[in-house]
Amino acid sequence: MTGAERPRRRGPYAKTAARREQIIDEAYRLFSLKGYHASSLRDVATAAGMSQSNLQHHFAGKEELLLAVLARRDELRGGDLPGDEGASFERHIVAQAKANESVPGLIALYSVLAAEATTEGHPARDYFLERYETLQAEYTAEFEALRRAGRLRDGVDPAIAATTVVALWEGIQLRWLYTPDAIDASATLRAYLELVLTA
Amino acid sequence: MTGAERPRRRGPYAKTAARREQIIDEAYRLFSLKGYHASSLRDVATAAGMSQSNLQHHFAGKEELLLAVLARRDELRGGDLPGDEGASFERHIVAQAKANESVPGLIALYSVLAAEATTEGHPARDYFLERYETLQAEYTAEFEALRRAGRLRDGVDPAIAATTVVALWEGIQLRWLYTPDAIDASATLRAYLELVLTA
DNA sequence: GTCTATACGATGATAGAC
DNA sequence: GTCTATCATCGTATAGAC
Repeated sequence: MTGAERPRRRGPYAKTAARREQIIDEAYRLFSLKGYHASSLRDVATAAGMSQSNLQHHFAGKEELLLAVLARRDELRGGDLPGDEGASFERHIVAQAKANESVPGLIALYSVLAAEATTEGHPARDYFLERYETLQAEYTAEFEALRRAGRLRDGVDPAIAATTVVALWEGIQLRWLYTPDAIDASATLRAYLELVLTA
Repeated sequence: MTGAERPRRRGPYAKTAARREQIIDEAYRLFSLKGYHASSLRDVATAAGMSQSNLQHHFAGKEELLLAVLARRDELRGGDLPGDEGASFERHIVAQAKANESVPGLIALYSVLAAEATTEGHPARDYFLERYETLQAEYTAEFEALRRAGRLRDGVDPAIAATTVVALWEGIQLRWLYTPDAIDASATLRAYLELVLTA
């Protein structure tokens, strides 16, 4: 019970954390490549160089692994657009949509999960509920700021515009997954923003 | 080989057809309620009052059953809006979106499948590819007609408007599945149409 | 043609030894 | 922390009764 007997916190914990990161890396890669349902825990475990049971020692179930992958996705997404702090709202959105085209597997994963998770009791349901709430609040604030700047077209409701941008974005990405050559996601988003904003 | 020896076509075939309809009914109900992946063939078979093996005598695999359910969906959808032949394009879309709110399970099924089917080799992929192509052509033609009538706002591309309506529609339905009380799907669609159309 | 019974490989999950 | 062993359930396939 003395302090000397207590293991150093950076020891085993660091290894466990590293092991978790390693698993998430492989799960992220496989989920993005083949999809969530098509990837088995044994596949992920083998890719990470361990047994399936050992993987489940770090992640209680496939659901928990899925949530970890989604969290990883958000981290990576934040780094997609370095140095656009001063960029305008519409430029930010269009640029982000453009950047998404470089990770189709990730978009596919996100789209499928967003639809799957509508089911009551789905492990990722809370994730998407929170995400939509955050996006709705952020975008509504942006459109309200634009209205104060006199750049929002008369008669346009900021909240409805925010809902429209989010819904249109997800819908257009789905279309893009089917026919990437026939759909220009960022251009379609830009067209809506140009319709709703002035000068 | 004579005509007299040939069995009456309405006999066994009629029973088979009825059996198929019965299976589709239950599959439709379960898929809408719990989703495609979460519903097993054994569940569907039990609900239809038969063994799983017998179900597979009528439908070679789960994929074939899925396509039959999708076809059933289109039949039901056609009857959702009786007598709107003379309705305008925007009224038709808004009314259809409104009608969809009465069948949430159906919307959930459609949304999940639309995302799932982006995967290469998914049984429903061709269904959605065809559907999107048809909708894109129909809506583009509608917007072009509106432009000829002088009702399309200057600078709006009919094809992009068509893509936007389809994408926005699917995206807004997804949002509606999460928070039905917070999202007014038909009002959001109407807002876009009012933005892009005049008088 | 219609149906039941049975078995196969793969999956997500769990228990317990070391 | 890592493993082997085991389990119920999944989609699928086949054999055979009526």
